Amino acid sequence: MTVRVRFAPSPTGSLHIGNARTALFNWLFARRHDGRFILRIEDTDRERSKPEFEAEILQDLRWLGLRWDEGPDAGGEAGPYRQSERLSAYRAAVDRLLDEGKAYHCFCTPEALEAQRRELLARGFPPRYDRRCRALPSEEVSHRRRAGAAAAVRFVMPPDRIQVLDLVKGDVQFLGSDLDDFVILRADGTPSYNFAAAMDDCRMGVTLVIRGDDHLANTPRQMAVARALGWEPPRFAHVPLIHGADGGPLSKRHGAVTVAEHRAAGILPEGLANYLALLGWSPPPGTNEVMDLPTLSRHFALDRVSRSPARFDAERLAWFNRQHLRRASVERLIEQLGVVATPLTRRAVEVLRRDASGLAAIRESVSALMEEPASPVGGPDYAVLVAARRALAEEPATEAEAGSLLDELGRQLGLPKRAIMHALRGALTGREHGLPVASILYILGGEETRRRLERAIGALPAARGAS
RNA sequence: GACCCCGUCGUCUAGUCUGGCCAAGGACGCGACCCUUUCAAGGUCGAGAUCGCGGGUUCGAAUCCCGCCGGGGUCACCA
Repeated sequence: MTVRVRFAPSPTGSLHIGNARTALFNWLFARRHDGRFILRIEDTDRERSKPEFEAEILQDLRWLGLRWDEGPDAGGEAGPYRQSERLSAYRAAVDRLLDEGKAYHCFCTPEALEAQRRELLARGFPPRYDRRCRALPSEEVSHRRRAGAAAAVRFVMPPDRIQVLDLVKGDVQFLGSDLDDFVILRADGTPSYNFAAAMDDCRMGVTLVIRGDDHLANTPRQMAVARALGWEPPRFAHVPLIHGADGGPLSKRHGAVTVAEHRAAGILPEGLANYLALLGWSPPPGTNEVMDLPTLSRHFALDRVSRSPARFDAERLAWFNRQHLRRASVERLIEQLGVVATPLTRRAVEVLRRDASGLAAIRESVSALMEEPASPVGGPDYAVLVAARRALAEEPATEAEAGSLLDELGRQLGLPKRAIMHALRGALTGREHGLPVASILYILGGEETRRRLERAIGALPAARGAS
């Protein structure tokens, strides 16, 4: 049987880092087993679901490098892949359960339910639905329905033991009698999550559900629904959640929590993916931790997924990002940076990518290099600049060559290297710190270097009298 | 409150099933030194974990058993 896994986001916001990792694990698993990666949009919440969020999520997944084999835009045998387009199927299934006595209409109002819930909780009881509508005579039910009374449909939860053989958590047991008769079809005719997800996983032929830990307690409900419908539920693998630095659930106050924010902060997709993959999963012993997506998918296995939650560590992410920055080609970085490819920017990226902390830092340095220094900084030395203008007449083809030119200049002037470098950096970039001067010469090129030296010399107060 | 999950260096983790190879290994971060033309990067070395706590089993426990504590999740006509 071919492996079929799915990622099922609800379009109620942009792609969160935790969901991104869930998507990644699913994708890695699918690639590893030559299976299919399915994207399903869970948009049954009419209030909160927005098409623009769906578009955003799709874009973020693509940016991360995760492509799906079946999905709302890609099509596939098991479509449609948007739950809002599968409503008739859910209703038909609910009708079947109703006919078979495995579900019943509930006329309780949300307000009454809420009051009931609060009271039970206050008295220290589990807040479970008391099943009062289950006992309603069928004549009364049809009468009230004909009269147009709003009714949700509840699932008759069998009291039996339900065993989840989880690929990460192991054998987890639940008692149906601890669970209540949850709503499967809302009064507005839309299905609830536990019903729609359970049904779609079966109907779409999903063989394994890899998702966040927070769904473990929902699993017995979904398995019961699947079985009531006459299907064998898929297998499950619940991966632990990602927490913030303080150990609590990840939220906005922890900083960047969405994929879009990290992209904006200059994180490379392969850097994020690599870091996220290692949050909760550990590669086989002896494997280099720095890996691209194909390598990751070659090694990925659920038996090496951790059972405990992991804290998000921005420093570690930054390190992985740097590793990938060094490995990336100049072309790719130029593209990711969105800068114009000129000989100067290409040389700048080539040099900068070696030790920049991230794309944002590269972008900043590139634009700083491209801009003409307003005025020289750090006590420019007239003699040094004039000598430099002469000595640097040649076009350095490499950084090493630029270095030799500088050494030569140093010998001619008989000045300490430090002083020469400082003067040149100040004159050429208008800054006191930054790249090695040899690198600056290489990046700027002979012509631009001379131009800037001219300007610096011209701006020197001493220039008039001395020249 | 009920049910369920989790607990190894500051952080991510290996090791737990199949007790001894673990006086606990790797990575990030941190410290020192080296390199050096500034800031970094890089290299080398180093500090850092009584394996949540308490019992028990055993010649021997991070690993098995019991109890406790702490953190988290679910219990919505959200997903």
